[in-house]
Amino acid sequence: MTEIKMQSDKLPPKENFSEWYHELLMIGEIVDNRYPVKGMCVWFPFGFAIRKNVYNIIRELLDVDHYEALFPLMIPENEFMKEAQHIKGFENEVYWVTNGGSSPLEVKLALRPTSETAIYPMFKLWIRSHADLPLRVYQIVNTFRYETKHTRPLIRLREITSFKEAHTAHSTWEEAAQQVEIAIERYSEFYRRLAIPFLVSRRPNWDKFPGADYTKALDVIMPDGRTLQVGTAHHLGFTFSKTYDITYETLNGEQELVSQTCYGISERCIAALISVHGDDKGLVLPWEVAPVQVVIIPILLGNKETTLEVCKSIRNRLQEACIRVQLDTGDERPGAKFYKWEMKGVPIRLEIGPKDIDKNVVTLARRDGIKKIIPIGTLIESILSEAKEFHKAINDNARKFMEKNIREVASIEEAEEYTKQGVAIVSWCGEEDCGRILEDKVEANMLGEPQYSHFAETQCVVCRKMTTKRTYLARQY
RNA sequence: GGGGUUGUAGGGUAGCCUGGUCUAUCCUACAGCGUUCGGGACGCUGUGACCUGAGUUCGAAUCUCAGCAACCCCA
Repeated sequence: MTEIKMQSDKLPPKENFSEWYHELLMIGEIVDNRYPVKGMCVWFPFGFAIRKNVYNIIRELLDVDHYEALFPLMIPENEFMKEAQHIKGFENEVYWVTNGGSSPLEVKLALRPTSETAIYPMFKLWIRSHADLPLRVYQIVNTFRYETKHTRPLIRLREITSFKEAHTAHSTWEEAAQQVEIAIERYSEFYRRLAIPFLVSRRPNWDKFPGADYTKALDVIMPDGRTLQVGTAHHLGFTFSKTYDITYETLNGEQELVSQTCYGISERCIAALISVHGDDKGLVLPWEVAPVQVVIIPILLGNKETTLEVCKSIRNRLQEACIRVQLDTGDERPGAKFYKWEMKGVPIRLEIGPKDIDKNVVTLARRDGIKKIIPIGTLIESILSEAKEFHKAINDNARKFMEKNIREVASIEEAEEYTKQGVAIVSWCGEEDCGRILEDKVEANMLGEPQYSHFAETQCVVCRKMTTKRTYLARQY
């Protein structure tokens, strides 16, 4: 009893999701929300190390056929104001720089809420002929939105610190549509690498990106059953190329407008990572992104020097094998160290004491609770194979949770009931009027049509027209 | 957009209603020394706080107002 109490003093149970989330960000040293500006957080070094590993995966996936670039934070008012639909979507959330020192600026500067209007005037200069297409660039930057709703660390911020935005230009609308599919596939691969299961849907028209022809998005089901949008891909059609006059010369020597896409992922992916895998003991980090993959806890009984020597030589071997390893030689007792590193989500712990050394083994404990005795001779192989199994285990666990919290329902009433705990799938003819009614009556948001799955024909739950279409309904973050 | 709750050491709290004895409680953390170490050790010593501003008052952590910040619920 005492033990449970001591633990809960440090981290509330995960069922109490909101409290658990906020506490874990702090105790797990992800971000510090005490910075005295609303909606702006500080990354702790440990959180930043996770971020770095996670974003390296994005880089790896995009670098195949994208160029990483960097555009300025500030956008002049005249460029920003060119695209009417786009402005309408952001006008109430833009920060403006109006002064340089004490003198007012002749042209106000917007802090980018996203970078279309910074990038596309440059695209106009860069793109001359069909040989320049397709053009694919991305950048990882901070963006600013004056959120009036309640801000939440990593989820709803005024400074988004880690916005990965890709922008592409193509010679045809169809090729751009294909690029949207490629983007969704890259993002899917990204979330598979993080062992995070997700839903893909096509957003309803009233919820697409301002200026886009259509928007597809990835959502993750959070522990409280609400969904978090963790990636979007927009087909921009010709909206921006018309506004910014981005044309190319075709093979026939004619000038044509480019068709464009953009797609983005923010630090919400870290919020999902923490929320999906974490448990009552703290973080659970996938092997690939854990800043510390293996921690060695020496058990200092009897001949301490020998134990430490063995620990050090094992640490060196793991380092040589490119494993991110830490040997904890601190003064705490082993039990205290176990709890500490479990909080930090370290996938594999090695306990090494006199008994292990006598038998030429180590005790290996996985963050998901599996404990084994491993011969020192084949240690590296064992660790790598355990790492693989660990990834599979947390992935399966996350998938089970998602499947448990998503269900097809047959009526508005059932949808209303089910969205209190998870994601409902309902039949919807696709008409905006029905969609609005649906959102209104269910008191949840429509994520949109599930992609890459097929459904039997049935009646739209609102208008009773026959349809094979469905929509996800959920309470959204 | 609407409503609510809160702000006391690095973190979590008691005190606030009913102003004074608060030199502000306890847990944790941190620093030093010693004994310890196979699932949150112990002893001793030490460090550290009333969100900001204005007001009421002889006197404010405590009451009032404003600001800033955080959290929760509803749309």
